Amino acid sequence: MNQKILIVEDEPKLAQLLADYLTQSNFSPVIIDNGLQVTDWVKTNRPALILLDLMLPGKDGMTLCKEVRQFSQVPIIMVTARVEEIDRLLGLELGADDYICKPFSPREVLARVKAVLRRTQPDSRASNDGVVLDEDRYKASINGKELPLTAVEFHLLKILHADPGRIYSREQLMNHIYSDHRIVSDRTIDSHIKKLRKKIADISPDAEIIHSVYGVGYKFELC
Amino acid sequence: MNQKILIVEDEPKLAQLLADYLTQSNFSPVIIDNGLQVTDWVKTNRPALILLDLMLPGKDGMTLCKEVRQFSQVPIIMVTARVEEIDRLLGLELGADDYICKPFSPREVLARVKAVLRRTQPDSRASNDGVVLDEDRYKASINGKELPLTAVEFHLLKILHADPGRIYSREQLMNHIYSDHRIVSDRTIDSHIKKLRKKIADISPDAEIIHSVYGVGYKFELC
DNA sequence: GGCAACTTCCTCAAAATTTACACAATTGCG
DNA sequence: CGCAATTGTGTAAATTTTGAGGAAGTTGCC
Repeated sequence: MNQKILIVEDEPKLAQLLADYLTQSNFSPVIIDNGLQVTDWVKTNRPALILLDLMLPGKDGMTLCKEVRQFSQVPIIMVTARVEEIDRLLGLELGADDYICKPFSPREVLARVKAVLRRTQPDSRASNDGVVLDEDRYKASINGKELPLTAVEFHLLKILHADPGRIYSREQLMNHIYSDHRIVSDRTIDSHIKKLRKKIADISPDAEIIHSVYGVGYKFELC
Repeated sequence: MNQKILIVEDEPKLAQLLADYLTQSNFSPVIIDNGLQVTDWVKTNRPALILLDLMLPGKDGMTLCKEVRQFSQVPIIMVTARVEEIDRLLGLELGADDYICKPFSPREVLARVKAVLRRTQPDSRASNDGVVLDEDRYKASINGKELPLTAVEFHLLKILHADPGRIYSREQLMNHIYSDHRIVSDRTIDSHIKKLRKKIADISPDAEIIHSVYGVGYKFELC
């Protein structure tokens, strides 16, 4: 195993207890004790799961959950002090994957962590990147938010998204988009990429999904 | 009635029992016994409601629920064997409209299905778009007002209306209209669309029902 | 045959999108 | 750091696509 688990918890003893339990089960826990560093850390470190306390100094768990969901589908388990809280959270549709009430036994937490990972990992990245493309409707969405695209933009995103991480040269992209082997300038692709990025940024500012690779081309990738 | 209900359930006897009960109440149930085909099927067949088992081969119900919610608001009832509260909460959080615990009486299921449909249909425009097509008589109407159409126009409207939101290319429309693979100019389709729009505007000036999608084709959609 | 309704096509203008271009910003590398 | 290559961006031109008004061709019917 040895998957990274981020524990966001300001009570040091509790955090350490959780971390110890997770370590015993061959996870690699990391503790952050305030809300401010979370999103940045998640972006660079891509944990397999986040245990997120609701009450935090800096930024509260709800805000964080929403923020993280802007750019990532990483499983999140929310930790709350009171049972009543859960109903309220459910209503808000924050996108958390599970909820745990304090006081909890570390054993229980471990069970939940494993359950959530089991649930989310089998088919994770492939279709769980938050990007949905409906070819019949030419409708695209990111994390449920609608992304209005023109035909070329839709095709571009479709190609890149079909194989995340794979880098396509501008020429390859053009060949995929135009069945006739029309030749257009490389800047043209850049231009479409620009518009695509702009539209994505408009609805989901933190989702950096389309990356350029110097001297090679473009790729789709979370983070 | 005769609305399509999708049953996603891997236990054949149980699935058949549900299907029988639904049929008796004039629904049209369809059974899928594994998670992998679900999203595709839903996209093409647009059922009125989904009964979704939590435990499935292929993909589990929760993942499916999330996936379907990415592109559709179709009512979903989650069926679970585990009574524990947490599963219910999870199911609800994912955007399910109701949940049922096994073992259940088919009568109970039927009641839930009807209740959910009652709740969700008033504002589901699938059947509430005011468009009525009588194929036997080639008679069409919008909001009760008669719409006199020629054969080609009627076919066009029928195709587009059958799957609101889906975009059809001119070629697809031609192929649907002409069983012989006659080739007519793209402008021909435009011409029929123009006339269809005019006739619709004549009886219902505010109904912008047929939309063109630049570079792709035409679609039917309210608003 | 002649009429009326329908279908198909044509042309031109308007609308939307795509492409190009020039220049700015960034990156890789010594 | 500084240079060369590559990528990003604002803007405007070029192209493609669509809409509207017929005209011409078909079909069915009296």
